[in-house]
Amino acid sequence: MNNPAGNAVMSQRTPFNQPKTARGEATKKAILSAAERVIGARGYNDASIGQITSEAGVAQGTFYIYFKTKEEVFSELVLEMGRLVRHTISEATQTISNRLEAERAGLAAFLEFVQAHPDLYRIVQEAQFVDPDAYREYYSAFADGYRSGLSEAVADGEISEGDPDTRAWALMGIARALGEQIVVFGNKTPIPDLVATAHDLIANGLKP
Amino acid sequence: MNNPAGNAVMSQRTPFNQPKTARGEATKKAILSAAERVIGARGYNDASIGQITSEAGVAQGTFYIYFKTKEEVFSELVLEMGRLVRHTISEATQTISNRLEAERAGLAAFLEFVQAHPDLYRIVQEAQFVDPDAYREYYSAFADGYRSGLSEAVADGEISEGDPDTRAWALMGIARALGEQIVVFGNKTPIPDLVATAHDLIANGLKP
DNA sequence: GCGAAACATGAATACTGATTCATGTTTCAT
DNA sequence: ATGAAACATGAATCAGTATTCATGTTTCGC
Repeated sequence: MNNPAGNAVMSQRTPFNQPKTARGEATKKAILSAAERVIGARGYNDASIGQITSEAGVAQGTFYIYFKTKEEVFSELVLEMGRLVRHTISEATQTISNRLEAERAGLAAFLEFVQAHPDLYRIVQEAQFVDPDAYREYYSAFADGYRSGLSEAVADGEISEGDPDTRAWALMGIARALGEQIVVFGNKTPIPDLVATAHDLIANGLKP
Repeated sequence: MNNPAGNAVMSQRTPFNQPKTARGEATKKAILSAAERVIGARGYNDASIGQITSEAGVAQGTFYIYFKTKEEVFSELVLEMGRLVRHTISEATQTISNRLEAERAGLAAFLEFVQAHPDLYRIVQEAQFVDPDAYREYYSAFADGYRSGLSEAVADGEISEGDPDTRAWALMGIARALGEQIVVFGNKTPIPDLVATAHDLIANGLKP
């Protein structure tokens, strides 16, 4: 009943070959990081294992010491993005008690994160097609947090009534669309401006 | 200086082999429709030409009479989706003068369309990775219409001030997120409920 | 410092699936 | 009615690339 590898027990997808030495650890990190860049730049299908390993500075066979398949490295990147984004947002949000202010801060933190990690952003979007389960997990974890926050805020009378699920999806949709502007369309509007306009819409709607 | 094939001159992507007989027309339609189903269901990469032609009831080689490459059929499907969606929304919106009401009607029409055409919806999303140019075109055409509508409404004092570009992206993000709930996550919330909640958020924001 | 486990190599394998092509069949303007 | 263009066929080609494997090299607990 123990847990030798020290993995999170909740994770279904246990990496099949955790490195056991410092060297292995470093190599796996190098491959993951190379995969992030190569897949982020060329997309999953056009990214080859050869490109990834060459970018990582290791031989092609080395890849399969750490990942069972090409899809597995992708899936790990999606998980990583999930962890990082949730951490970033909860960090940026923690000290703020006002819900609408927290909403604004979370949006700003999210957009800054995706601007700093465009490759990860693209990978999560592509997960929809490459690894739907990973995508669902990423998206659900996110939505759950959002929804419960909104529910509390409604209970506290901080915001108006409204189905928290639908609202959570809508707010995530706004964040995603603005992230796409930055990462995919190369939009240069400063993040604070995007946040200001979007947050005004979120807080007050379009009514004159 | 004439335009023999009668194509729209503005279209960059002229189909290289327009069918010239009724039979050809029917065959091309069959292949397009089969491609929509097969690619929509399995994704671009897992969909093979063989599956598409077999679903269409024609031989494999026939595919290449009408499409130069696998990517070309995909690209045509994205264009088709763009035409259909814009038509559907403008149809649903035309008679409504009140901007916020038009917004609601457009959202409802969009969601009903994607519910009726889940394969096309998925294909447009995947275009982001398979054919970025087609995706950009789809998205831009959409955003342009949105933006100019919002600008007018601001000028008429129908809605509050706010950057029309950012607002257009945000509103499109909401629509996309709700469409994803329906098509990708199989969410059963009735469309009118989704529309009601989302439209209330759009019109009034979250403020209590 | 030893040796077993871990790690690394890169050439060989194995397979998939897009595209081509040589050969028929059908359509339709004349 | 006819023949040239259009359409259809499906087996063969051909390239790319994920994965395996037999063979070294390095690490690290003892």
